[in-house]
Amino acid sequence: MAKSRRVSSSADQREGGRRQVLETIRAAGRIARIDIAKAAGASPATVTAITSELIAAGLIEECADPPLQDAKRGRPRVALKIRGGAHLVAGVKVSHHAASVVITDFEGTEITAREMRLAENRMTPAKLCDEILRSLDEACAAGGLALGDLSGIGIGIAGLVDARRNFVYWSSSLRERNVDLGRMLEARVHCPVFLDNDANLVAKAEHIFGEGRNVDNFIVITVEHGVGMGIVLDGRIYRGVRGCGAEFGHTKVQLEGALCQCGQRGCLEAYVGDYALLREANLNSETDHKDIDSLFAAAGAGEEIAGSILDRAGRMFAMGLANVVNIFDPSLIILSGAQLNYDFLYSDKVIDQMKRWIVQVDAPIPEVKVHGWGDLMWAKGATAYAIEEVSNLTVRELAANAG
Amino acid sequence: MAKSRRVSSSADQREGGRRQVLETIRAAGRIARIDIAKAAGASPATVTAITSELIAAGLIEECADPPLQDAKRGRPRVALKIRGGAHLVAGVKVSHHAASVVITDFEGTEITAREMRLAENRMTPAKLCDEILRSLDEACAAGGLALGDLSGIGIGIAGLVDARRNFVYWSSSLRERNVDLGRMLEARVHCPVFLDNDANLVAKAEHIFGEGRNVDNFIVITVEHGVGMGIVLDGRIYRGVRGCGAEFGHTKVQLEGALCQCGQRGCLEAYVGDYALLREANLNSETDHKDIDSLFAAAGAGEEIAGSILDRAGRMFAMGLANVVNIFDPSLIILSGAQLNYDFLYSDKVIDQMKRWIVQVDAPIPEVKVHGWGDLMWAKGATAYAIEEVSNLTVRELAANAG
DNA sequence: CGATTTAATTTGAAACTCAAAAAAAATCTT
DNA sequence: AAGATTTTTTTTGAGTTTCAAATTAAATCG
Repeated sequence: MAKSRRVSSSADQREGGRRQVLETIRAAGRIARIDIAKAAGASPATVTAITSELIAAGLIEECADPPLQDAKRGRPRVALKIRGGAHLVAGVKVSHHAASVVITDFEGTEITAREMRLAENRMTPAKLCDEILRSLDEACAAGGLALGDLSGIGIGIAGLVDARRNFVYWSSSLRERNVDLGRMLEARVHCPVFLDNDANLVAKAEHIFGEGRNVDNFIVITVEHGVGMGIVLDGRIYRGVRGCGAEFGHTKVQLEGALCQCGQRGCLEAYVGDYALLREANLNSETDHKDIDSLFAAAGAGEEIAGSILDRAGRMFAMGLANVVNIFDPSLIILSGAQLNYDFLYSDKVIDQMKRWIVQVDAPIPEVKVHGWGDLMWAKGATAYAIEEVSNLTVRELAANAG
Repeated sequence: MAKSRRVSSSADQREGGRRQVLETIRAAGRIARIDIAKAAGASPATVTAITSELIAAGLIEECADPPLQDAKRGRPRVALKIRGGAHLVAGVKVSHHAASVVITDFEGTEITAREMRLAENRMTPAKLCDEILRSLDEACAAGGLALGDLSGIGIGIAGLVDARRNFVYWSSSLRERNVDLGRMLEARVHCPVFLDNDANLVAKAEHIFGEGRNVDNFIVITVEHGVGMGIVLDGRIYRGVRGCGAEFGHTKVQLEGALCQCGQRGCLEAYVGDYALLREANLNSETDHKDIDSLFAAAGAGEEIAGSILDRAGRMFAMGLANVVNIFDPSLIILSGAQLNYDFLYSDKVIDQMKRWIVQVDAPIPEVKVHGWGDLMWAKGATAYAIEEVSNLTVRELAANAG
């Protein structure tokens, strides 16, 4: 039988309303009650009731300070916003070389940030836990906080993650498969831990802080060492039934094509990821390229082999993008990640190819935005995830205690 | 600002509950009130209230006849089901050669079915309207009905359709682009018309009558003349923002590959659709294959060229399937369509290739089911769509009149 | 035939939402 | 500067809706 939401639950019929109001406020940043009512389609009376509850609970607050630019006359609107002090959360991004940590308040304002180099690329689960905790401790210390001050910790890790179970099927940072990393961490901290695939966290960050703010259907594509995708449908991250969907980097773009780090052939990542580009460049030219910078510069200087490699990467990427558009027909695609500091993946040529390869319809094609955030974006995404989940927990608690 | 659902609307706060109960009953076929309560997470009292409303409105009815196999003791459950007589709907599938019509009652029980050959493949919009109406008239006549007896008409057509607007961007059955076919038809009948891409309708049929019953996240892939996809997420068809997502057949599986009927190169369809297979076979062998039957037979007889063509089709299809799994991580994939009477698209070999090409995770891989329905399935899908939409309209009406 | 069991309905209370009225807080007008 | 006007927010009271608990209904068990 298909599982379905309750018509309403006994302890609370207002949980949905509370969540909706909170989400509206977060999306808007600062917003008056009357506008919440409009946005959420509720009556002003109901909004007054719900907001005064949320204020009493300390989740939101009035902020008169910069009065809402409204002019005209009548009673002025009073802006509401998330109360930053409501909770502190941490976001951690585990990458090959380092663990980045950001600690923010509940509004997403950064308190402190910290990057810690990792000794090894791949670790045992226990070692990775140690490293994560150490980086958290350091970040807290740097911000004059204790670990116990945190209300939630979001963690992003590359690989196959079932966020619903806080479970890692596989990660390039771990020596073992099938690690219950969430449980291991929660045993050692006193707040909930939220684990997810790193690309999903970027999508969350874009939705809450970035280009996807106020957009409810968009796709984020990240290009770094590997290629990832985050899918936002109806404002929520799409994860698939096993939690391992959105593996855009491992969709095949060539039958029996180039070898991927995953062991399979023809994955998009094997044509676009940085390791793949360097591998091919160093196989085919005398120059020894240490990094993408070098390869990109060579191509810019007219070196044929380098140019050809980046050109093919661009074409493969355009093909992958076109496939995403053909399947999802999103309103927006956000390209994100360090690789996107180089334009070979989003040059006009690539975008034109993409346009040529999508289904032709007399309606505007999806907007493509490039958002080349730095490394901390990933950790920021983890805080966004933590903020959202802690909000949900708090609202649910509020509901339970309301009776 | 992101649009969001109302907390509740003034005229009716029960619309959601009504719809949910109705959906639960339809999904179950026959179900007792107490089980509805469990499934929907509502109290028995609420279910009693809602069901008695629906019974009064004539949408559902008690059916004592085959008592629910329950045994034990206590007061026996009484089964509820959709009242077939509540409404009549028609479903039309427009294909290249023919228009198929099915008329069913509100339970989906077939009243009459009819297939009418079309004189031309591609028509002007006016001509297509004429043909659709003629086929509807004939089907009604065959069932002893009048067009006016219908409460809704679902229509499936190959091509790019925005179902939300009943609008056809492009269809291989139409000589013009951008046709407001829904409006044209509604001007000539006295009930609502619901237009959709044909693959979406197959998905709807699978969800309501077929293998997708009681599954809320699955993908349907249709292979016929072209290749289509229907995406069901959380029990609803996913359509994208412009209504032209899920164009699986036109995702690219080869850079600058085979020429597709859409004018682009490398589309999956250009390797798997029947026209593509025949085109290649007839270019490369002396035998003149008139249809897939002939090609399939030749391959079976060991003819090398035929075998090679089908083999490549199978590999390309496996790659496409693997990509779908990697992106959606669905619980179920249903392969549907006339092409699937031949096993070269779902032989063990193809499925094995697919398994090899999906991301490797220690969790069960999606189930793949083959459902080689006949031509009428498509029309049946159109009735399913009509039933669902008419249900929604009726529930909404009920809500409006309840005040 | 009463006891027991399970399903469905009724009842009464609590919660929720909303429209309308009232209050609050500003500007505009004279 | 006082009153009119405008707009936002809160309060009030009525109408729905949901649910737990009690009741009724309809079967089997012993």
